[in-house]
Amino acid sequence: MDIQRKDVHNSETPVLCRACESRHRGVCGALTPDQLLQLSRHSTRRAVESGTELVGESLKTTSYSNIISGVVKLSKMMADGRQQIVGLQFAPDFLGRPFRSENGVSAEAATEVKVCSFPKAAIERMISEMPELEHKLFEQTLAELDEARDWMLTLGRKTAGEKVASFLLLIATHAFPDNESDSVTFDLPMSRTDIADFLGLTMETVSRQLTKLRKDDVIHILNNRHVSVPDLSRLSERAGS
Amino acid sequence: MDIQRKDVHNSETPVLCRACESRHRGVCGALTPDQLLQLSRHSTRRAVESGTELVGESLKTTSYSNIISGVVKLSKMMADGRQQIVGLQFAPDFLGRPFRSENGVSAEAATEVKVCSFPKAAIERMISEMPELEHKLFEQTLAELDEARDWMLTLGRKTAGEKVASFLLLIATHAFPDNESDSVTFDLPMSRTDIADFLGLTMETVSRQLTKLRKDDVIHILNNRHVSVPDLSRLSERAGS
DNA sequence: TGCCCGATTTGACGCGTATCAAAGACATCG
DNA sequence: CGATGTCTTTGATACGCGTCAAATCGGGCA
Repeated sequence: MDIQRKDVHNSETPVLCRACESRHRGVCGALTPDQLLQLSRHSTRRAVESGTELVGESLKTTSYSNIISGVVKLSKMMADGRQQIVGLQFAPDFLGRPFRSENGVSAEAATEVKVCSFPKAAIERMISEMPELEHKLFEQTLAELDEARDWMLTLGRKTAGEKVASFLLLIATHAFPDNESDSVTFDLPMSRTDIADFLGLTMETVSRQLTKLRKDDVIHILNNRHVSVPDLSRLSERAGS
Repeated sequence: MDIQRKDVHNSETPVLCRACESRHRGVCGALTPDQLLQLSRHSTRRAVESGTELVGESLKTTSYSNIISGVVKLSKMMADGRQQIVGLQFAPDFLGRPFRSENGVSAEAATEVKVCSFPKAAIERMISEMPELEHKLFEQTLAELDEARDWMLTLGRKTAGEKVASFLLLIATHAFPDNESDSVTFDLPMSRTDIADFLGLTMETVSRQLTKLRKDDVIHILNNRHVSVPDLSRLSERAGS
C-alpha cells in the first residue's frame, strides 16, 4: 500500500465535495448540499505528475485547490539556490491561502497529485457569505502553524539522526492517521534530496542516517522507497521526543 | 529609545480597544464602539516582569491577552532540556489561540510586558457572534505562519553568521515597522542564551558572530544591549536574503 | 537480456559549530 | 567603594556534518 493510494477516495464524481467531505481537515464539511453543488459547477479535477509546480507565481493567484491524493511540498529558496522545504501537505488539505497574493512559498507536487481546483473568486465569495467556511480554513491554518512550530524544534535542535527518524515518523503518521498497531509500512513520498531539504541536511547525511537505522534494524527499506517499521516506539525513541 | 517604549501607546485607559485599535495586527479594529465598551468591562490590564510565564498550562486556558508592550517568546522544549524558541510576539499581537486547549508551546515574557487580558468565554462568545473578529484573528494567524516558515529557512539553511544578522534584522524591523532611513537603534529584547535558542545555536556562537559584526563595523553595541545599525543594507547582506 | 543514466550509497577529508574552560564585563547590594 | 553573582566574551579542542569524489544500485528502454 502506498501513500497516494491511501488517500484516494473511491468516488469518481469530479466535484469538490465528494472528494473531501468526510475528512477532518477538508474544507467542504462546512458546506450545505446546495453550496457543494454550486461550487462543483466551477471546479475541475485533474492529476499532475510528480515535480509539477502547483504554485509559483501563476496558478495560486487564480485558483484554489483541495488535495485529493498525493503529497505536495511547500518550499522556499534563497538567492544562491539553498532550499528549505517548509511544509508538506497531504490530502485532504487545502492548497492556496485566502487574502494573500503570495509570500514567496512555492508548492510542488512531491508525488503524483490529484487536485480539485476552483476559481479564486468563487471561493472568496463563499467565504464572505459563510463564516463556517472561513472557520474551517482557520482551523487548517492553526494546524499548519502547529506543524511549522514542531518542525522548527526539529530543525533547530535535533541531530541528523533524530531529524531523519522524525521525518519517518511524520510520514508514517500522515499516511496512517489512525494506525493503532506498532508496525507500519509505507512509501517515501520523496527523494533523498527532498528529504534533506526538509531536514536542513545534505543528501549524503540523510543517506547515512537511513543506513544506520537499517543496520540497527529500526527500519527496513526495499528498492529505496518502500519502508517498513516493525516497531514504531523504537523509531520514536530515535526521534528525540 | 528602546523597544518597550516604542510600542506603548500614550492612552492610560485600561480598555482593550484603546490599546490596540489603530494597529494592523490588533484584534479590536473589527469591533464597534459598543462592543469595545462591553469587552473592556471584562478586561484587566497588567504588567508582568521579564521571565514570567504567561502561558504554560494555566493562564492560557482561562484567558486571552492583547500585548500592549514588550516582547513575548514562544518556546518548545525537549525532554532532555534542549529548547527552541518558535516565535516572538510584539505589540499589538494577540496571545492565546482560539479553539485550542494547548499544543505544547509555552509563552514567556522576554522583556517587561504589559498585557490586556480578558476571559476566554467572553472572547469566544464575541467570535461566534462576529465573523469580523474571527477574520482578524485569522489574519494574524496567517502572518504568524508566514513568519514561522521564513524562520524555518533561517534555521535549516543559513550559517551562524547569517542567522545572527537575520535576528538583528528581525528585531529592527519589528521595533520600527515603518522605518524609512537606513540606520536604526534599538535594544535587544533578550539574552544571548535566548537568541541562541531562537537561532538553533549556542550562546558562544552567537557571541562570536556578534563580535564579528562589531569588528566589521556592521553594528555597534553598548552595554551588551543597545544596538545601533548604521547601514541596514549592509546588515541585510549578511543575512543572506 | 544488457546497456545506460540518474539516484543512492559509501569513502576520505575539511570546516563550522559545539563543548569545555577560564577570564572579563556589568549589575546589585552590602 | 569593593565584593559577589550573573551574563558575556574569548580561547583551545573535539566532533558532527558538509564537501568532493568514486562506486554501486535500480529502473527504463532497446
